[in-house]
Amino acid sequence: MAAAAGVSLSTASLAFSGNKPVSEPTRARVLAAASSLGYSGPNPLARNLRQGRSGVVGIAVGQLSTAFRDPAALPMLDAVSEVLGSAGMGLLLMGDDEGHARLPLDAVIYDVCGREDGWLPYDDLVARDVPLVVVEGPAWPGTTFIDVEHRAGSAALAAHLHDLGHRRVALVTLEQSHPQREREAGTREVFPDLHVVGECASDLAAAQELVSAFLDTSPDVTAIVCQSDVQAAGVVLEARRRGLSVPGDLSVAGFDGVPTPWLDLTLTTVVQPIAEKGRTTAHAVLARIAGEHVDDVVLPVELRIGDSTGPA
Amino acid sequence: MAAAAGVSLSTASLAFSGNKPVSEPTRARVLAAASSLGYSGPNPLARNLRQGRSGVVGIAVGQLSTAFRDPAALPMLDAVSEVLGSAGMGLLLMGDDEGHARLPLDAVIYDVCGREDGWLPYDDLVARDVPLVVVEGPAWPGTTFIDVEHRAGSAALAAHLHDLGHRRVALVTLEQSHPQREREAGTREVFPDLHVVGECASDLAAAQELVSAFLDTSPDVTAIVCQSDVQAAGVVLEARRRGLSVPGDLSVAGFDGVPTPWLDLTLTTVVQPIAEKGRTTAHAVLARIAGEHVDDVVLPVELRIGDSTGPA
DNA sequence: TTGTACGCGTTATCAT
DNA sequence: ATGATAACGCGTACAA
Repeated sequence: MAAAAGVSLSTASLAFSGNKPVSEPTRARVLAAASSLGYSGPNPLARNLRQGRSGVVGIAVGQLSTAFRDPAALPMLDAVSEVLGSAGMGLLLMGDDEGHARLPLDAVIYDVCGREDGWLPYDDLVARDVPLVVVEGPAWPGTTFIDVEHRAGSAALAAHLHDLGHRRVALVTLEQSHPQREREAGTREVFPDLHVVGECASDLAAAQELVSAFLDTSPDVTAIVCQSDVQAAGVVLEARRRGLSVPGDLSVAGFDGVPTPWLDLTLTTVVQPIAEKGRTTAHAVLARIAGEHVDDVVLPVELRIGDSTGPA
Repeated sequence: MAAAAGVSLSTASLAFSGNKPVSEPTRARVLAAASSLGYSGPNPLARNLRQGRSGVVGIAVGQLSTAFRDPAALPMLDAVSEVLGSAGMGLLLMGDDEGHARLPLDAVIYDVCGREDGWLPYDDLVARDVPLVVVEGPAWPGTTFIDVEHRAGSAALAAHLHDLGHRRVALVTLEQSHPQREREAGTREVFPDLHVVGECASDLAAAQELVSAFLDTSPDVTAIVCQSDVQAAGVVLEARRRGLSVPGDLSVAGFDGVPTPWLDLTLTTVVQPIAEKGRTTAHAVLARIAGEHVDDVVLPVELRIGDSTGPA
């Protein structure tokens, strides 16, 4: 290493890291020797071994292509990445395939966000004492939870519809998952005998297709609640395509509070603090890595009444 | 370590890795001792140092939120992730912030894909001899290139419009970048005095807004070429909103060949092999990590004539 | 087939 | 302010 070249040995370490004061002349000699020998700073691998940390945090998001298709997922990832990045940590994408068990991860974020449960190699991570932060996921012991008021938000939205006089209400659900179940439970607090249209991805075309079949057969509802804004946008478009006016003939509501550029109206929805969810998650990760205890968090939501719902 | 606990010492290493034959009884003892001591396999950090590899590949994509908003970016990421994942490597997201210089990356993918050039800490990576694979980027020495026939594809599309009789053609461009420049150059091969409408992101609303201002003032064109399908979709929607029929009054073309669920017509576009681009990139990365030489690649595109273009 | 010993390149501790 | 030394945990060449 550069030590032999310059003069001293582990003073070089200090010259680079700056953890202890080093006199200016020696520092200069070290850097000069380093560059002449083509040495580009401490080897990250060795540093990692020594410090017991890799500087990499995994984020499990299921199938990548579908996970990021949802506009609610991106700002979350963005916020996580920003906070982690400014702490010098990298973010590693974990698909639902394997092999990641052998990667040195300082922590793992398990972001279900509307996707299936249970595909994560949870036991491996626990065995290796990797801190686990679960976002909107099922309850596992030893992990930190970041959740959102899915149930209360959905209930508030349902109450709004009830206030408008709606009684025959249908629900378009997401795939089975923790947030899906919570949101449905919230809606059922107000409308116990809800008609469930069916389940589909948070995808415009999928929602249109699903609701199209529904409207063909039993249009006997005055409102359709969706578990995501993208689904709601699809429902609005499909309703209009059939000549139904929204909210005149049909009220439509969503969940998330993301932009819906396909619509010229403001969706009635439950706005969740997506960026804050990401920041909170990242800070929880950093705290867990630092060995601190972190309390679970439930983030508040806000009912936004737009133009897509009206009197029954 | 588990060695002391069981009976043997570093035979344990072989028991886990299986690089050399180990007798069944000893292997059993090793595994038993390991689990009773709560030992969960070799420490990835130590293994990495020993092997000189981290198993992590970085992918630089600029601002995360905007990078993945483009539907052409996801399948690429997906393919890269799949190939790398099945080789046991992880994919680390590199935003445009810093700090990643201290992470142990075995290689870096520089995926500009329609974004600004020049923000990558290129020198650092070269200094550390990190293999660099540049996708659709500017030419740097010592890196491997994966490119697409932007220019030829754009020229072919322009020729198609010319054949249809179009002479007054406008262009909606992406942000300054390598593919943007190449695509424009291809279009200009056929229409040297192209009217450039302006530059905008690959975003539905942005394209609508941009072209709306254009149609207000100078609707003296018979065709609008866009540098992405999403832009083209926005242009079609905006044209129709103004009562123009597509392709009756205005022909519109895109680039990419991605799904456009907002439209009920098939866009005339240049289809690029996105998934193959990802797989090719990943294989190039693996080869470079293995120390092999990798030739640059230019992937072919295909002109798809849809319903959005017609006679002038 | 199994055990021994060394080195990967750092950083932290301790002494100078 | 600087230098020596140990240890992080593994892989592997070599010896038994």
